[in-house]
Amino acid sequence: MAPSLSTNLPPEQQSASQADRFTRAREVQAVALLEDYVEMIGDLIAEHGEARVADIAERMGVAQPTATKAIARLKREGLATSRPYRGVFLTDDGAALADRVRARHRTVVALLIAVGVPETTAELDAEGIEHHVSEGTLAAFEAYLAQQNRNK
Amino acid sequence: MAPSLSTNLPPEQQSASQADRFTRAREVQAVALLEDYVEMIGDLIAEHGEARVADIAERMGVAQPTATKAIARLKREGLATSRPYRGVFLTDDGAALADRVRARHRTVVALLIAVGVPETTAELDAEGIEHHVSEGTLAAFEAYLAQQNRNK
DNA sequence: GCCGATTTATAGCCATCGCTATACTTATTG
DNA sequence: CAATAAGTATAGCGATGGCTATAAATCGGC
Repeated sequence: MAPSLSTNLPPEQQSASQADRFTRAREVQAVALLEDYVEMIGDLIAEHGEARVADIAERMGVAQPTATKAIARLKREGLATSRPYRGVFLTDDGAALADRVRARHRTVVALLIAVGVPETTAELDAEGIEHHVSEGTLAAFEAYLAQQNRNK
Repeated sequence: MAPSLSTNLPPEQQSASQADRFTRAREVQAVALLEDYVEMIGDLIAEHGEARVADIAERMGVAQPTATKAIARLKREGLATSRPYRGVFLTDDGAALADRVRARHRTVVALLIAVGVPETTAELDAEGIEHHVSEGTLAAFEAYLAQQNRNK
């Protein structure tokens, strides 16, 4: 079913809801970066006991000042703390977000694999997809995976 | 499997591939907007015989100058043509891209529904997800859907 | 054919997210 | 306990993608 060619809604209403979808996708994008950084900082702390700016930058594939700027934003949003020339740490909110993001990432990868996507591709695509997976879709994914586990 | 806690690769290589995933997600994001505009312009032309800036802006949920700026970028990229105060049209490249994007969108929505996502949610989430679905994942989705059709 | 309404373009602003270059701390080592 | 190395912060730039306000062009009705 094509998005806007085959409904019987009045045009204004069609457009409004389509615009809403784009608006939501834009909003999602704005938090995606925060989610990625928070998850990665959580990973680094779990692995090394601390998260250094240089490590964060390397893993994110950005230059170091770009990471520094992102960390400033995390601090502004109350997700992380840091003192100059010291490591970065997560607040309770940040750690909780990291956990949610990590779990969602795993679920998305598992679902992609479950429907036949090769593992490498699944990992690659999941990085972008996960941020757009709403609560409802995530719940459906989990239900699907649980069902499939039962059947095998 | 957590992304960076449970492999036996040397750390540098782990980081490199994780960085690559983020880099790719960033690149995808850069073309996502173009894809959305091109698909929408295609829809409008199919419906009304032409795509007006005002209609494009309304459907994208942005102000009219924002749409004008995006159209300028489409023209720069060789995807669309327009003359001042006239409608917007797609080049052959633009039309081909619109077709691919539309088909991918349908497939993503269908797959989400097939794994149990409610239709409304599927439409909403697909708008963001679709751009991150690679050729390989798309092929897997199509195979899965074909398989499921056979079994019912 | 002109005049008001509609549509489109332009100007100029803001925030975000990249980057390089450089300054400043901290750590290390002779 | 310097001097150098390494790590982090700051400054400043460019592109992108939003916005509002305003100018310019086109369209419709009289």
